[in-house]
Amino acid sequence: MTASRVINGRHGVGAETQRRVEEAIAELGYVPNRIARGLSSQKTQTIGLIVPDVVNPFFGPVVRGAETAARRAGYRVLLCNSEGDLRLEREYINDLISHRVEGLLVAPVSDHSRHSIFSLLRGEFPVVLLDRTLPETDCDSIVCDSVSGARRLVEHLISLGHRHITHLTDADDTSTGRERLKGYQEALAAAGIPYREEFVFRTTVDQIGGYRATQQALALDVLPTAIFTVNNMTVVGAMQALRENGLVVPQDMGLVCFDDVEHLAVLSPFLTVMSQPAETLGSLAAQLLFERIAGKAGPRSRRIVLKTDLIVRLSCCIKSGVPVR
Amino acid sequence: MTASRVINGRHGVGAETQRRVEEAIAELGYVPNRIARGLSSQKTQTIGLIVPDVVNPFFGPVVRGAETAARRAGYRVLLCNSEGDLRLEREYINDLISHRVEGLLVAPVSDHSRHSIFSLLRGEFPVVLLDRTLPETDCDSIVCDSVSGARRLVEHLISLGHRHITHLTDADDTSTGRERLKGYQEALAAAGIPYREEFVFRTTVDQIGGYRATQQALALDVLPTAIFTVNNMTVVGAMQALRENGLVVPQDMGLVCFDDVEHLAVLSPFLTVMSQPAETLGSLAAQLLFERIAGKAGPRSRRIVLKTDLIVRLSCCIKSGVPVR
DNA sequence: GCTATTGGTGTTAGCGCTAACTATGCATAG
DNA sequence: CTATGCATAGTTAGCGCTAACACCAATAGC
Repeated sequence: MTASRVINGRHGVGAETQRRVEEAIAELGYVPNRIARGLSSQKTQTIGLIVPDVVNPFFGPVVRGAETAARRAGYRVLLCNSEGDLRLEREYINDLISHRVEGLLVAPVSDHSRHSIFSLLRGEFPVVLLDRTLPETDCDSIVCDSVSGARRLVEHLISLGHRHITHLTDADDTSTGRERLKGYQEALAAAGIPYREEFVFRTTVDQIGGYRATQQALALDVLPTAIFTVNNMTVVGAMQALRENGLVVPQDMGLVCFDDVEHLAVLSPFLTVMSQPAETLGSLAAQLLFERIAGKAGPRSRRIVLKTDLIVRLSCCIKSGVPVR
Repeated sequence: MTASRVINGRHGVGAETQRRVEEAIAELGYVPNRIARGLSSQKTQTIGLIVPDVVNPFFGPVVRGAETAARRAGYRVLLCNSEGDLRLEREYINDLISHRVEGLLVAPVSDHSRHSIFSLLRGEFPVVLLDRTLPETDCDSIVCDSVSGARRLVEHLISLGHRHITHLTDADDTSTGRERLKGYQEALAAAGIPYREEFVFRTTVDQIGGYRATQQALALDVLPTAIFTVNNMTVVGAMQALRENGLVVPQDMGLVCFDDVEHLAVLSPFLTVMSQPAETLGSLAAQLLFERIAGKAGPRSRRIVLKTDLIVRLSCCIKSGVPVR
């Protein structure tokens, strides 16, 4: 017990005793066992972080932000890649609960994730949602302003003369997808351009999805003059498809998307994007979570919406102010 | 105890009893406590993974590969970003030991990391080194063939007519840096080009380091015709510096580096690189570690060297076969 | 001189689980 | 009819720690 007091820096230990304990620690190479401490104190100093994919240039910085904030708060992070798979996500959640993480940071796969999250919230388990919110789910969350971001991106395209703008987005089961579609529609409406359902392509928001949706878009009779993809993975597939069809950006097709990519931004700054403060998002999410874990959060759920940043580069200029086709 | 048997799927439980236990589990919403199991069985089903930075396009895939392999083996991953900081790395190692991870995957900061690793190995603690090896350290490791990779990259430059090739690398305290320098020297020697110390710039292998070193290189009287940077972060800084000096790649300066970047590769395929199988590296590292944890590894340390892949794109062509300057 | 008070130290119990053992009932063998 | 084996169920102890309390000497207060 006295040793425990020394290790945890509690007072109530004589100077001489403390010295002797420290000596013994050094001599034996003793390392405290956090597992045992966790069992005893019911505090594991560990949180879980579930993202679709660390390699995604949006989630990478989110993870870094969260991990750094966690370290500063004395916490460790169990990282899980859900791969956008609901089953895997649920498995991870159960597993992390079993590991007795003190809280969970989740970038949910889709609206359906709420079935996995719901049972946690009933038990008042600390959870913060990242990037996407969940319908009918009363839970702390932190997201970027997708409606405004999408609107400004499309407004930008319209201001350059684009009127036929294709939007690649997901299956209407994520808050980000819905909000970005809404922003797209708002921008069109404000410019008096009729919204056309057949210009919106539903796909998985990854590279292959972007590729397929773009192929479909290019197979239509009327071609768009620009494509707005819902995120940074879809845009990669879109670019592939465009290139295969011999279309050059921006001469033949404008291209914009959500999320900036650091390497691309410096090495080849041509893609116009709506940049999201990913690292801030991760670090603020962690802070919200720690407040909740510490019980300093109050019963009401908090919702933070971060601003996005339009970065105009070269991927959507239209020469002579008129669409190419 | 009977409940424990049911939960762990051990035999020796009657069908009726099993049913009753399962019923109770469902009714109570019981979730087994892995912390307690870990304390009792001395197995936490957790490994630690320390990388300099998840956001780095090389380490991102490494993390994903390791995490996926870990999940398949029933393990969870505690992720730590050492930020290339020895102090932080050591802190993380101690902390992970304290968390009783069963093994450690480490991409060491530098040769000095061995002081932190050494004490683990004395205790036969399962460790696998990633990406970089450590001198005088007998430990499982998995790296890419840096010597050959660098040699082929420089050979490629030479074959295009480059003879003044600047190399941006680190402070000679990492195995990757030393080996890539060696490859650089080998390629020069094979082509009969004298090695010149003043064409090698030592720097921190990040963006700012690449920037500064390139500025220095461009301040010399004799300009190189090509730059070979040691990794994908340095190349970003190099590109920034080149652009600020009004130099265009590849017209004014060839540019090659280690590591491919997925987004760049598709969206703007111009950078010639030596691609490393990062995800494979992560997943193999995890497999080595699990073999060691399971005691199937034998006393001798294993060393795996993965092949790299030259991807020739457009960043170093020389028109008319003669250096521009 | 006797009881409070204080600071240092030790004891007990329990966190939730599992290894190892014991106990029980029942079938089969000798 | 006992001995033996076997499947099932339960008991005990302990993993390494900490909360809570008990203990003891030294000092303070009246």
